[in-house]
Amino acid sequence: MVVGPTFARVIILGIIEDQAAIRDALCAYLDAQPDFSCVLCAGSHEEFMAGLAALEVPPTLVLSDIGLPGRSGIEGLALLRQALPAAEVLMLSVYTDAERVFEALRQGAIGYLEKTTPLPLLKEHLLQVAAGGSPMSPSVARHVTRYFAPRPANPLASLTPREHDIVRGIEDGLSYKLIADRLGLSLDTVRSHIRQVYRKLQVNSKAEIMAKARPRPLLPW
Amino acid sequence: MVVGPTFARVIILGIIEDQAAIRDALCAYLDAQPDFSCVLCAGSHEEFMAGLAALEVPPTLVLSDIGLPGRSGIEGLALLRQALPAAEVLMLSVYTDAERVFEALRQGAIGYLEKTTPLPLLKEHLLQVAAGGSPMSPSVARHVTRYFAPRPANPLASLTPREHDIVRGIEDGLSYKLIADRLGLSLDTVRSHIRQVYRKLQVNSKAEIMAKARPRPLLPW
DNA sequence: GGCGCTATCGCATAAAGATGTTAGGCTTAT
DNA sequence: ATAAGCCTAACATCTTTATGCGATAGCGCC
Repeated sequence: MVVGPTFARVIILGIIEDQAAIRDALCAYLDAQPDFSCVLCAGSHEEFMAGLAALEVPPTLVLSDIGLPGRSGIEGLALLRQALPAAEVLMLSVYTDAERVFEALRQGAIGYLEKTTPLPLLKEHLLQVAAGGSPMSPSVARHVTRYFAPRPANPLASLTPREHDIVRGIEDGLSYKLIADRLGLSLDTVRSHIRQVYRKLQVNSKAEIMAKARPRPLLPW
Repeated sequence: MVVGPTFARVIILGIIEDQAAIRDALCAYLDAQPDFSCVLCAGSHEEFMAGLAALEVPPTLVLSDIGLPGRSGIEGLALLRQALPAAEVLMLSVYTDAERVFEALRQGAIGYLEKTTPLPLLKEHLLQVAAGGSPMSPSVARHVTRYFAPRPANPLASLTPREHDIVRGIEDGLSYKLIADRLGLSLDTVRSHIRQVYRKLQVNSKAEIMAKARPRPLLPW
């Protein structure tokens, strides 16, 4: 018995793409592959959603453009994932700006590829999704690395280890008392450190620390 | 005159990899490419740092393993980026766990590839770095998509619009007074809403709200 | 119309947090 | 060895939060 990445069942594909030429090319190419079966190709999100009802087997992987007429690929993503909770959605777009990339990821896209991706490579990417991966064009991934990369001059760098402990406690939502307990300090010592932290970071409340620590993430709340 | 992605100068490479066989293979293969010049191949981070001084041209791109003897690739990343601010560092690892991936990205890695990446593909990835991309193996990128994907059932869903306004204010690090000003409410009204929010979310402090709203990101601050 | 829910506001009190000042012991660098 | 920085701690004071108990008013709903 051979152990390895195998795809017992074909991947049921759905495609949303407004440009007929591209849509047809995608459909034709992928459907011709032994690993894929394209069951629904639509020119708009609305059309795709409408077409879902008639299917006996729902797609397990949807390839969606972003720049669509009517409801955009991103706007429709939430609805799509609601209608097909088990399916993964891979975005395919000419746009690779940070705004759209993050919005798509927030809405649960499993990956984000440039539209210029050659068909054979796209096929590989789709297989990788099935294998538990998240394909992402390098230019798209760059936004991600920037997001995580340390701010050039981060003010927290000047904090001592102990001060970091205190900040960590604050970020965990603990009271001074609990921080003191956790670190085995007196309440006044915690106060003392916190004062120092406030001076260094130019703030004057726990809430500001937390807000400053992570400058308003792009998350939907 | 042709417009297109051209690489006028070769990419100056540095490599840190403890397994001699792999290190030599990388070095040999890449150095043989017209686009690359490998100027420093080291078996440990310490060795690499020491070797930097003797170079007349510093690397512009460093390929670093993570599982190194002595200082790990991640521990050394900060030092490396300090010593070579202009260089990009691409991590190459057998480990693709979320912990290490995020830590590497936080420390400023420009990309993260699996060690199993075939050499020709690796070469492509390196070129993509030079072209402004961030190569990332699909299995690595999966962690990223998970990070951004919406929490399945978020308790904040039950909050009324007004209550959301209040929570937003809290997350911005504002005091009750400032929230009241921002929303044009009285201080007592803000208190009132906050009480309601606390009941719904089962917390009893601003700090807990903030800690709960974003369940401790993996960021170091 | 009455019921539930939201949004608004007030008062009061106790707990938690913010801020100033001071200070001893310890390590590290000059 | 002198200075600098860190960790610890105490006391005092004032501000902000947390929480209980009301109250009025609008809105949709059956």
